[in-house]
Amino acid sequence: MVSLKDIAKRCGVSTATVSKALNDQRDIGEDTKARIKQVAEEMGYFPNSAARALKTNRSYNIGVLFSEEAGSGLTHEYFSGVLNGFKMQTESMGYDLTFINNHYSNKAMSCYEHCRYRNFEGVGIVCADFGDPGVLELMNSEIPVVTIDYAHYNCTAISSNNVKGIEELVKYIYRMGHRKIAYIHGQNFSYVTKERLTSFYRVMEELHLKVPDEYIREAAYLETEGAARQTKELLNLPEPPTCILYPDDTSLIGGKNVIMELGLKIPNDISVAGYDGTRISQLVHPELTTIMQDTESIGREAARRLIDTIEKPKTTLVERVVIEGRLIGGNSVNELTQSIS
Amino acid sequence: MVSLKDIAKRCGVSTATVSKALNDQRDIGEDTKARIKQVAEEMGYFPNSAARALKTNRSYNIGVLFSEEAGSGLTHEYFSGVLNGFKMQTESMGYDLTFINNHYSNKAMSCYEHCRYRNFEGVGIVCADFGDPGVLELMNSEIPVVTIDYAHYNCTAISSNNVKGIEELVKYIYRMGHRKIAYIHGQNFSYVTKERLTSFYRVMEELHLKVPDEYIREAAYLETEGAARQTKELLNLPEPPTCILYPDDTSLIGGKNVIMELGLKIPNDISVAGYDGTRISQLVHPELTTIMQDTESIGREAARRLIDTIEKPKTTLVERVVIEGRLIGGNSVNELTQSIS
DNA sequence: TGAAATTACGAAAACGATTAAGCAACGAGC
DNA sequence: GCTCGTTGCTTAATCGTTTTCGTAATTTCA
Repeated sequence: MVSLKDIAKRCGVSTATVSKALNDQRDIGEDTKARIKQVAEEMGYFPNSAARALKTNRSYNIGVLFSEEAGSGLTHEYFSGVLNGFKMQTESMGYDLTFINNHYSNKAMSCYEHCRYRNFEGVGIVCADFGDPGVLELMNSEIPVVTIDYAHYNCTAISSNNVKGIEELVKYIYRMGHRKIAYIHGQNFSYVTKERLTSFYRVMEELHLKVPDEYIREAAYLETEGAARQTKELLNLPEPPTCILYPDDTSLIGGKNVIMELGLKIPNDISVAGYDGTRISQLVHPELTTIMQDTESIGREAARRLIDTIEKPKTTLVERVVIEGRLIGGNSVNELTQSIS
Repeated sequence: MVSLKDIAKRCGVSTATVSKALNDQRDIGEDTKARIKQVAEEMGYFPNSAARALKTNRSYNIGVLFSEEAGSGLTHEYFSGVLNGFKMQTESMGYDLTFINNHYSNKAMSCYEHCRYRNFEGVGIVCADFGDPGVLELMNSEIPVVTIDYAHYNCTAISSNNVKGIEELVKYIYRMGHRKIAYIHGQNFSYVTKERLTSFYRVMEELHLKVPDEYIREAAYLETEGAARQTKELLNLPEPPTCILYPDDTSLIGGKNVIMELGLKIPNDISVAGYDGTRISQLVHPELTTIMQDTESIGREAARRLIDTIEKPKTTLVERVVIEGRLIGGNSVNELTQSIS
């Protein structure tokens, strides 16, 4: 591979001069600089990131944590959308993206160790088990970290506006005439679930609507079984809801299947709403009423903040950043003419 | 950061000795080795990949090309599934995975230049525009490359068994009594399309079935518009097909919507079959008849072959590897009692 | 016992870049 | 003419490893 030395030899100067010329430093004559650049171009020179990182202590490499143990995240549109935004932004800002892993030849290594090993300048945690001590160690470390959908005192956190999302969704359903609204929420341990559920209770109170305990149920995100079971139970209640909110668009499918098996029609007999605004949610019939999460912006903003923290550590705050979602009306919530208040 | 030097000082030996001890070389006493390892552990030592890469010329880093220009691939289940398998395999074999990009600070750089810059030992091309000269340059280079769903003389190629997939699908549909089978295939420029279409013609011939030209149509992969339009035209033919094959599960949705708008029922009035076996395809009603592609295995096998090429270049062949898919019966193809042969 | 072989370590160079410090040449200012 | 400040370049050290070679100490063997 062509190195500074080769260019230096060809130009009859020292490697220092070549380095300065290519990095546009001022300590160099205009004509020499031009000549060196020309030769470097001709010889197809590109710097060696390892050598540069070693000397400058800057790798221009960012680690991204994407654990599959947390349920095959990469193949789920929400997470892959965030990753995509994250990737595009880091790349456009001159950084590369490497997956964090904990295999080191045949031994195991912690996430933190891996980050040190690879000299990551920062880390984005897109999809991980936040109960994992290794993840905690990473968040507590001196390495700049941004988290997605999780808040830790030491890290900038990006999430979509779950509070407003639920609020808009519920108010939309209310305007459509619904008063008996059930909510199948995601797993309780999740940060996101807590936000959404709290927002749900709050807006229901604001609307002076009752929330019977049996209307609030739990089912796993991105999975159909639980949603199906809970849907069945909801429909068998003495006073079933007229509309059901699901943890996300995918789990909604579980409920939809049950509803169809029972011979009921969406939205005529029962209304449903999802969350996420996945591609497929707008392709099925009826189109889902849902909150479109701006995954790309979430990823982009995470990257932007992370790189700010890396490049301007003194002036960058650790914050909670919220990205707005957008209500998609769809056709899965029926307009009730006679509203029972 | 704790370096070899620190350990050497603490142990009263030279850095050379420490290096040898930690790398389990034989040129070292058992007791010294043990002591050094112990101290290294205590001090939380981990090697610096940049220094090591610089010296050994081995980065244990693999580049993965995942262009978004090729239609937001990362968020599509097929590609993200492949990436996931690729990631898991490379990681378990002690390599890291970095996305290839062509931004270098403010300038542009080719894929190949980026690979040299980062010292990638090999490259997996998961999702790219193979017409791009930069991609071609990379495939023609001395860097080991595996391609997914594309064959180039210089690279090992992994793809799913499209020939057999189509064969199984068509024969299944035939056994269900269908004789008028239309095929909306993906874009013509694609390698995959060519394989599938050829296989389609071949198996139809084998079954002594006619393939009217108007039964063969083109629509984009992973997109609903084209499939919808073609479906409409197919259904308006004087002699419409009884079953339609789609490029993939997602584009099938486009067709499905048209079918429903026309008041037809799947599979009673018209049968449909997809390709891919996406998660959603098994969650919708009716469950789709499709070919489940083993994306994880495709990714894993690609990684395995790539690392073979890296570690044993002399004995590893450039080959075309084919991963078997699996027919999913589903319920979107109706059993015809009276078959019109 | 003495020579040869083996063992266990250290010294030093090297990978490819960056950068502080030094220095020669030159023009300006007095 | 002497000093001083610039300009433009070189020298050399350095980042954290690995690896070759040298060598002292110890063991083996005749």
